[in-house]
Order: sequence, then C-alpha cells, then structure tokens
Amino acid sequence: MNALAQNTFRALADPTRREILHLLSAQDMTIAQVADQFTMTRAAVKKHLTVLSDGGLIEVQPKGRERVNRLRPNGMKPVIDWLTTFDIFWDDRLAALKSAIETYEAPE
Amino acid sequence: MNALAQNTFRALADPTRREILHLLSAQDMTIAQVADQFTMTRAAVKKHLTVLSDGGLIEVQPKGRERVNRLRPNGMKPVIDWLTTFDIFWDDRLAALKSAIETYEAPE
DNA sequence: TTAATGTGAAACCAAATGGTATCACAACTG
DNA sequence: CAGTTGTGATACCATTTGGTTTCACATTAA
Repeated sequence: MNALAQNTFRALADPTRREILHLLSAQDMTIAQVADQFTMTRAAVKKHLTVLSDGGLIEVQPKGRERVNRLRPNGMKPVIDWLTTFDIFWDDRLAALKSAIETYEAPE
Repeated sequence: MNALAQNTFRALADPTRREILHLLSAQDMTIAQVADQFTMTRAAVKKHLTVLSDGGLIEVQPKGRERVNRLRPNGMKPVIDWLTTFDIFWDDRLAALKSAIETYEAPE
C-alpha cells in the first residue's frame, strides 16, 4: 500500500534517528556534524540518515563537497494521518488537530 | 530514558501491528479472533499483541479462558508528545494541537 | 472424568537491522 | 600538481525481529 508511510514509521522506530531529527530541528547539519554528536562511526550515521531520507523525514542538499541534511517539516504527515484515522480519535478536538496540521503544511 | 516511548514507537513500526490496532479500534477481540484476520499463525499474532502491550497501545482483560484485547485510547500519547517537541512545529496551530490532545486524555 | 477449546511459552529459523572496518572518489587547498 | 577533507559504498558481523512448530496448561463442555 503506502510504502512511504511504512518507511516513515520505520524511521521513527529507532531512538538514534529520533535524536538526529531533534538535532536537525535546531540547525541543518552535514553528516560529519551529526556524527560528532554520537559515539558511533560516520558510516553508521550515514545509514540512519538514509533511512530518515527514505521515510521522507529529511532532505539532503549538496553544497560543494558537503551534503547538508535538513529536516522536512511535513515529513511527519504520514504518521499524523495514520493517527487520525482511528475512529476512537475522531472527536472534535482531534479533528481540529488534523486541520491544524493540514493548514500548517499548505505553504509547501 | 523513556522506555515506554521507545516501546510505543517500536510497536507502531510494523504494518501488521498497525492493522491489528485498526481491527481493535472497531471492536475488542480475542487472540483467536485477531488471528482469523491474518494468514499467519496464532503464535505470531500473540507476539505482536505482546509488543503492542509493551508499547502501552493495548490492554488485555481475562474473561473466562479467553483474553480480550482492547485498545488503550491514550496509548499514542508518547508519540504525540514526541511529535510536539519539535521546535519547528511549535507554532500556534501546533500548540493548539497539543492542548487538544491533553484535553482529550484528561478524562482518563 | 474426559474431551475439546483458548491461550502461553519455548525452541528454532531466515531475514532484517545496527554496527564496524575499509576502500574509492569527488572537491577543496597548499 | 599533491595532499587533505567530506562523502558514498561495500563487505562483513552480532543481534534483533517476525515467523513457524510444538508442547504444556487452564477452562469450559459432554
């Protein structure tokens, strides 16, 4: 079905990747900069970034020989959408939640 | 840190488990009933239910020799909380989202 | 009591996952 | 040019994961 949604959920399942997202929410970073924040190797971080990219959560912009990793603000949409498909969640307040999300991403 | 949050994210990472949650959102079900909806064995389904339980997404109520699996409506809270910790998401509309969630779970 | 039913748990297996070490390559810099 | 720096990609490894088969145990029914 929706392969992106699966990739997004999978990307969020790892704590290292969620931490990377938080780092990137503060500022765009190259792989080396991200790797500096962890004890693991740059290669391992690169793998995580690939998974995050597959999940639509980040995007990479080449800049000279560097690749700047940037958060995709609306990358969480598949998750939000899935959360709001629960009938049990479909009360007025949660409907407001969904419309807030969709208003937010409209500028994209 | 927050082990429950990790378990919740992990539980949501598998498409079978997400489908189980949707089934349970329609009605409470025993393991056998859930297993009837899939081609895999009951034992495999049981493992998924255990993961969902560890993630706080379902709860099990013994009923005679049966165990009824029930959705925990606020089980998603760790995920919602995490999503709303992104600075980039902290605009007014998303703040409203968070308060909506917290209002919703208050009755618990 | 005996048989059937619903579940739990263990042993086992193939594949995916998260990590390392290593090499190749492109792009700055002297 | 030569050397350094930033990155990508591959091979390899240990562990986890998602699945099966099998057996044991409780509870209901005949």
